[in-house]
Amino acid sequence: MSNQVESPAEAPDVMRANTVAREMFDRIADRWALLVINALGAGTLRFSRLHEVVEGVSHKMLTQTLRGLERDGIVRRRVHPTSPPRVDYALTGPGAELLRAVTAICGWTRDHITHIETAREEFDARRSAEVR
Amino acid sequence: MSNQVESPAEAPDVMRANTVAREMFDRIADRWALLVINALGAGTLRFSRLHEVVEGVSHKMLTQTLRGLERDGIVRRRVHPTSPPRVDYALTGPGAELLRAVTAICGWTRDHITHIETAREEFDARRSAEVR
DNA sequence: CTGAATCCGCTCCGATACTG
DNA sequence: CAGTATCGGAGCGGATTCAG
Repeated sequence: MSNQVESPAEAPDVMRANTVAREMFDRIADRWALLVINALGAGTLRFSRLHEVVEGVSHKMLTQTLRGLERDGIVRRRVHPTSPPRVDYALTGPGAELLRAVTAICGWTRDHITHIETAREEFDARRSAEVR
Repeated sequence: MSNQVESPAEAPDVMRANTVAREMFDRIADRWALLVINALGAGTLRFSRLHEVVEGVSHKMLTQTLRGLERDGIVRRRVHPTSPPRVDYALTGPGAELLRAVTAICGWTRDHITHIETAREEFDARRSAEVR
């Protein structure tokens, strides 16, 4: 039976603070991390290619994000012993599962651009009407 | 109608910087925004209840996040003319669609805690072994 | 080409106080 | 109870430089 324990360390839920689940969630729930995962959904990509595909990401943040994702086993890094160095990145098995959810978010965003723009206009209009 | 293009050089979506899609994505791809959406998946919640459910969020960030989500038509805010004030929040139709993707991410996180912890240990061990 | 480290501006975020 | 405003510190994140 599952006894109601008050120790929050035992609840593997993202809603609880100071848990491993939340810590992982914080890494994933990041714009650059999500965009990198989304980009790798198209297949293996080199560092320089990723830098192009994920527009707006700086050299530093891309490296940092990739390290984090690699450390958590979401992305696999492969170094080719050539000169100049050639490194490519790909999603791991679990990473590919996560990709589906990420793709869904990106798709939702694309499909609701109009809805959101409309909602914003209404919201802003209502605001300026109230403030007066 | 997902058109698999061979060269992702031209990505007319969230991958492009300075677009409406990216702007929206940046708001959604935020830990507090995602956690709030996830929390509202259980149904309508009052402000104070949200504050409890989404552990770790500050009063200010919760308000700020809710305003953003409301403005983008993801969350609906309802004020009850009582005393003391009573305000509750719920997902809109589009918000409920987005919820599915968010739930998927939260679920993935729960299901892969062990995998990630293992990956981290291996990564860290490999690191300290290389550095020597 | 890839990556690590440094500097530093700037934004985020928490704490606090005040309003309705 | 819910929301807004302000302030100050902490950390994000960009530009740059150097190494392999």
